[in-house]
Amino acid sequence: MVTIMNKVQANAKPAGLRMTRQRRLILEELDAPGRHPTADAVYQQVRRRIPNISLGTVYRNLEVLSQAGMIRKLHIGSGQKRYDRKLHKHYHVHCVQCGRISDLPGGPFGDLEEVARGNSDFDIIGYELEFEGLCRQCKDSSPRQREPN
Amino acid sequence: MVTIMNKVQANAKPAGLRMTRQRRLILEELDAPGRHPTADAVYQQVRRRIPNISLGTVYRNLEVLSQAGMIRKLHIGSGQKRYDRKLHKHYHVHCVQCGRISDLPGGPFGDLEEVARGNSDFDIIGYELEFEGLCRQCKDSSPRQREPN
DNA sequence: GTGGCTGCAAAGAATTTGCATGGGC
DNA sequence: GCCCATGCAAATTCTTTGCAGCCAC
Repeated sequence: MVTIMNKVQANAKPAGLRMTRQRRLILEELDAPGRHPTADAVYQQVRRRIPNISLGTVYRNLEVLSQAGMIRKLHIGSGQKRYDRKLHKHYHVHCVQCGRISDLPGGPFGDLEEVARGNSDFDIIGYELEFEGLCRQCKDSSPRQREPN
Repeated sequence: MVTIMNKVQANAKPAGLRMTRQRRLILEELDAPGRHPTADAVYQQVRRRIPNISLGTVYRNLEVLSQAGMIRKLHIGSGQKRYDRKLHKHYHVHCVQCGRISDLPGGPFGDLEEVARGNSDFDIIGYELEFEGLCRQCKDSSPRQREPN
């Protein structure tokens, strides 16, 4: 496993990362706004362009890119991990019924990290904030099909 | 004396749950403040008192109790799920180095849910807020061993 | 008594890893 | 050419589930 130190220091310049075709397409897949695909969803998509890409490669890249600070790994809900492009601060709403995940615009919450710093002796690096609830479709009527992405 | 256990049993009955020895000990395990054990950690502990309890039982109970709203299932960091007793609002700090999880006192953040309601058409039920950082030991010196609990 | 619970074991889902080969820089 | 990255497949890790007997209520 890559160490955390890498994650901490490597923020902007991905040192020593090669831009392979696989890696580029994986990144492209995460560029579409509002998407928070699972590793398998990324795999299925990229496979349409590189039919013999392996799931292991996808996992390895998602990990490496996440360590390099280029993407973010999300731990939302009980299922698989999800990934999104780390562009600007925003948070997520998660429908507990259908699993859909939506973005909420960047926080009107003041600086959460600052407050956390004042309350612990941890070196605060960041945070994950996820709301849970029912999306419009699920609360209005019959539950929607589970949304894979 | 009036123990937490009494409250536990009182709470369990309305939910239509039977208070088995296994379930009681699992709940006791989560009563210790500041703990956020994984399913396996709970299993290891309870096993000292019920040597032949099965891991499946632990998982089933954690799920049932979580559904009943008596405990909370956490999705922190990359590893296993963790569980804590749902007593009052508080947040967690997660050391990305050693994995330790600490509580932060209840929020000085205002009503996060209210703000989220104003920003989406979801029915907001709740939220999970976790900070990430380095704990004192990890930032001061050599990384600590990964903390299983 | 009965329906929920349990232990056991096997299955399942998600993710990681070893190894030989391939390709970016 | 060096060495990171890949494909493939097996291995791990974590969690769920089927089933027959058991026990709380």
